[in-house]
Amino acid sequence: MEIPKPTESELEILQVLWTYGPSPVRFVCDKLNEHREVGYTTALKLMQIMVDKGLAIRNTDQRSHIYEAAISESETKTRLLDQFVDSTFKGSAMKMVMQALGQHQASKEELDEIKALIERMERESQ
Amino acid sequence: MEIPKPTESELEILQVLWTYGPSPVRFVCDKLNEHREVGYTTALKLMQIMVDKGLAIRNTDQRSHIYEAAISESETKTRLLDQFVDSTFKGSAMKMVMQALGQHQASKEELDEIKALIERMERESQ
DNA sequence: AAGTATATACGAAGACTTTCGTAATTGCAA
DNA sequence: TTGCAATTACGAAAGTCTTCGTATATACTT
Repeated sequence: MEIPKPTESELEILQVLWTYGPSPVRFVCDKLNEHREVGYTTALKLMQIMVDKGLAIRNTDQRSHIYEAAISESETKTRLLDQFVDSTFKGSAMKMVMQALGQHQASKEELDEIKALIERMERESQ
Repeated sequence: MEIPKPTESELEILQVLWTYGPSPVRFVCDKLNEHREVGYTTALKLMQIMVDKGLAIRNTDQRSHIYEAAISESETKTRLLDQFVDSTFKGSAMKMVMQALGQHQASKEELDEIKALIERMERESQ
């Protein structure tokens, strides 16, 4: 069986693991609680399920088990982005980019960065 | 929250209603079946639930009820995009744009369009 | 009028997600 | 050692989403 798409809660946990590296439940739970209230056993259960699903791996050498993301950040975000573009923008990533650019504030630096990327793409497509 | 976020199935139905306008269940069901198998009563039930949730409205004058999207396409996509950016890219729309540009093929026309949009934004931000 | 096709109404099953209570286990400290 | 704090294990409840079977109602056809 393939590794399933992470749920909303699982994605929150993955973000913590991606950002801070392998961590015990207590740490992840504390990080989650910076944004919303999550009980300790709730976080524990979610992380145990993530191991079952293949979304995380854990080291049980210590009493406090250490959990680590089992799927890569960039590949996962690529996949989620693909699915989101398919379902919401009927597969047109450019339509989505246009909408994102239109509705979000961007700094001059960011805009320059995107322009540079576009120009690089144009050169490569020749 | 007033009107809830549409589910995956509900979004599929909304796409049909946005594209083709007010439609009976039979028509929507046929459109869904161009992409995946969906039973008639399944589509019916989903659309009835959408009316309950305020995602759609229906006209019951005729025997075949006519369903219509109750939420606007652009506002809904804006909202879904916001939530997706928050959950997957921690609120950085620009990071997502960069990733989308990097991973998807774009035609020269599309890239030009995006460049024009960026230049317009740069002018406006001065 | 009778029978057939099509539509709606409704309930419930099954899968999935999230949450939490409780028991069992382990480490530490008085 | 005894008791307390922290951890894991586990089951189950509650909510949601999707699917479908069946009953009922309505129109059409012959």
